[in-house]
Amino acid sequence: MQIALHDRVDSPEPQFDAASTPSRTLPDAEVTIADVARAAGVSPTTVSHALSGNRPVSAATIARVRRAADELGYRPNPMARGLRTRRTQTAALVIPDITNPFYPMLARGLQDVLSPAGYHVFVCNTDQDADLERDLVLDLIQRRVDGIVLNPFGAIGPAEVNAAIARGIWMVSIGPEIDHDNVDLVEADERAGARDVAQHLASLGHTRVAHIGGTARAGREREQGFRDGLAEAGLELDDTLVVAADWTSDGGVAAMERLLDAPAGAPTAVFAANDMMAIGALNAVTARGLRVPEDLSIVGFDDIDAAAHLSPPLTTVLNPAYAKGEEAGRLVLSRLAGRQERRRCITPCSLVERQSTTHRR
Amino acid sequence: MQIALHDRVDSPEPQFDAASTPSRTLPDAEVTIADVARAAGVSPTTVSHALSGNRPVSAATIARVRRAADELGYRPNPMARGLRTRRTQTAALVIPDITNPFYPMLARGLQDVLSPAGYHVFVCNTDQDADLERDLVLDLIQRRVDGIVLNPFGAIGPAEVNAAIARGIWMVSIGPEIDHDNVDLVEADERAGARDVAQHLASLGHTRVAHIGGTARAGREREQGFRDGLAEAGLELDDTLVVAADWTSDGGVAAMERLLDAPAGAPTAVFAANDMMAIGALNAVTARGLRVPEDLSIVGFDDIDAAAHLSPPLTTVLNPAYAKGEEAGRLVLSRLAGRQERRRCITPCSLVERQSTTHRR
DNA sequence: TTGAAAGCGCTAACAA
DNA sequence: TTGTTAGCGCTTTCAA
Repeated sequence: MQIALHDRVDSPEPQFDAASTPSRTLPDAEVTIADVARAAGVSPTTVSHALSGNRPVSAATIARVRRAADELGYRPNPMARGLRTRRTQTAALVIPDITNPFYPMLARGLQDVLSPAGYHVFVCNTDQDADLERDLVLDLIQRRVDGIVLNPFGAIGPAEVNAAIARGIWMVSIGPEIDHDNVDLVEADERAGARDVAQHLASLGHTRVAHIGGTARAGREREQGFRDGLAEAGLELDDTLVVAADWTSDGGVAAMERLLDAPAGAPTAVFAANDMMAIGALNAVTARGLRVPEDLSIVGFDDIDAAAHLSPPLTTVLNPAYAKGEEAGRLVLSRLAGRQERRRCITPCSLVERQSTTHRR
Repeated sequence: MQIALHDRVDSPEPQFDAASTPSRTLPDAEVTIADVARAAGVSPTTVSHALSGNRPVSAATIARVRRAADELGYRPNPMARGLRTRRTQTAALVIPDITNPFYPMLARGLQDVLSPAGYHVFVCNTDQDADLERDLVLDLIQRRVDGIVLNPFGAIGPAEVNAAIARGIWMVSIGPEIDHDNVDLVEADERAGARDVAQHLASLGHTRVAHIGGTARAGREREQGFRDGLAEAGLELDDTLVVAADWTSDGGVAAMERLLDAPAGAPTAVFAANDMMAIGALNAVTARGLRVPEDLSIVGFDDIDAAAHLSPPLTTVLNPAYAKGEEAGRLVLSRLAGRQERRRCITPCSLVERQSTTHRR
């Protein structure tokens, strides 16, 4: 392979030698379907069909076309093709922030499904900014990506979805935030996971518990599940101990500091709506010279890789990012393959007990 | 404590067209430049120029065109435009694996520079597979992305670069692996960082030190710097204590296990070529009931966010991922703006001492 | 089984 | 200052 790589001379005006170029290289000059047609002695139409299989072509012609295309190093220009077919063989992943480790895992699952199918994926960050999210989605629609997988923060409504659908662009929502006949859903049973957290904390004897919640709709399930679980244990969530943060560790720090300074006294256990905020909370607590879990128990949500390696290892809820990404990819592909009916896929969430929680002292 | 807390470029508002403000909604039906021309009572050419500013248009006409475009919700079709202009307003980031936290940070830096300039970015994983890397790059060239930022693992040579350059596609290499007049470089002074590691370990009294190295060319600088530093301290790296791994935590586990079983006895300190492998090494060591740093000191490289939160917090070398991504983005943009001369940007690396290293017992 | 011709929506060369 | 015309490279009628 190295040989194939370096056997060409760099020249200012690179000359392309058809016969010596394997199909896996790219010629330095442009090769169009017309060039292939000429070389194979057929029309461009036939080249197109011979290569795509879109209509019957004689075996002999196919062979000739294939050889010519191979020798010339022909690759169809995706822009020209896209202009005709209105498909780009691309998809987009729209998420709050790729530096939150939950999302790279999800991205990887998505890519591992879409990549073999010939789709490249744009990754776009919204930073939970609804305006940005909306602009992004509109831009992606305009760019005619074939699918949009998004973790919505409330900016996408029927208007945006319809604009997408009208152009044959399929959307998958990570989470239940978008309710639309044409939008598939990939969810985790977050409510159940959060309920487990509540029961776990209750079973450890905690009664004064707090919640660091997400902003907007996105954290509703987790908060509701937490409330449900507490209720089942005969506890109630004190509203003064519910503080919103922005899903980042900085947000977690700020929220935790408010909780530590709560007029009625600090809680003995805190459930953060994601691991990043839990990490922030952890830092805020230790920065005050308090210990986790001895002085305060902390629970996160997501089970990012780092959670197991924190000090102390974080009790959290497993939210299967990779599997969700894969599932989202499959949903996009099956829509593109013609599926009509909406699909909703729910993955389970399970509590992962580690050392950041303990009995109330 | 900061996690994912880095300065971000402000206003990631995507720009669609330099001179026009697109309406914030998207009509359900297709709107073309001809529709706008009709509505404004001018030719499509004039619409194009009124919106792009590519040639003088009277103020009155511009106003009329803008209004018509706004009212109709016109947005240029990027495929049609790209077919003519041979530009796609896209870039690609080709990396080993987005789930290694070093890369999301780099991706974010890149996106925060490219996004405001109107570029979307594809993220592609190679898993250090040279064939895949090459296929990916060729595909991206064929897709006519405007720029490719890659963390090369040896598959890209002059042939690929020339194919890109011939199409006006600019490449930036993260690391020194590609040496080509038209490829800009973003590097860290890894050799210096690794030298500091060696000196740090030597100063702690370690003499029997090991190295978990990367495969292929990518880890050479780190290994060489480590050797240099040891030499300066009058030490030598025992080749039986140098083991290659694949840059993942699993790779680190496997490598560490081999080192613990070394015939001549386990080392007292290990330098892993990245933090992921260091985390694996940490796990392998503790799984054997040994303690870090009491029984064995471990050093990583990169300083991913999690490094500070490990137990024990990891001594490592700061490798400024976000800044590198930003710089790569700037290099792409300035090339697209016409820069001719090659640029090479070297960021410093500095040792971050934490608790995973201590005096030899 | 194949080809000619039209056209996707845009921009750029050439005219006026 | 503006318009006409000609493609960019492909796929898809329509016709043979």
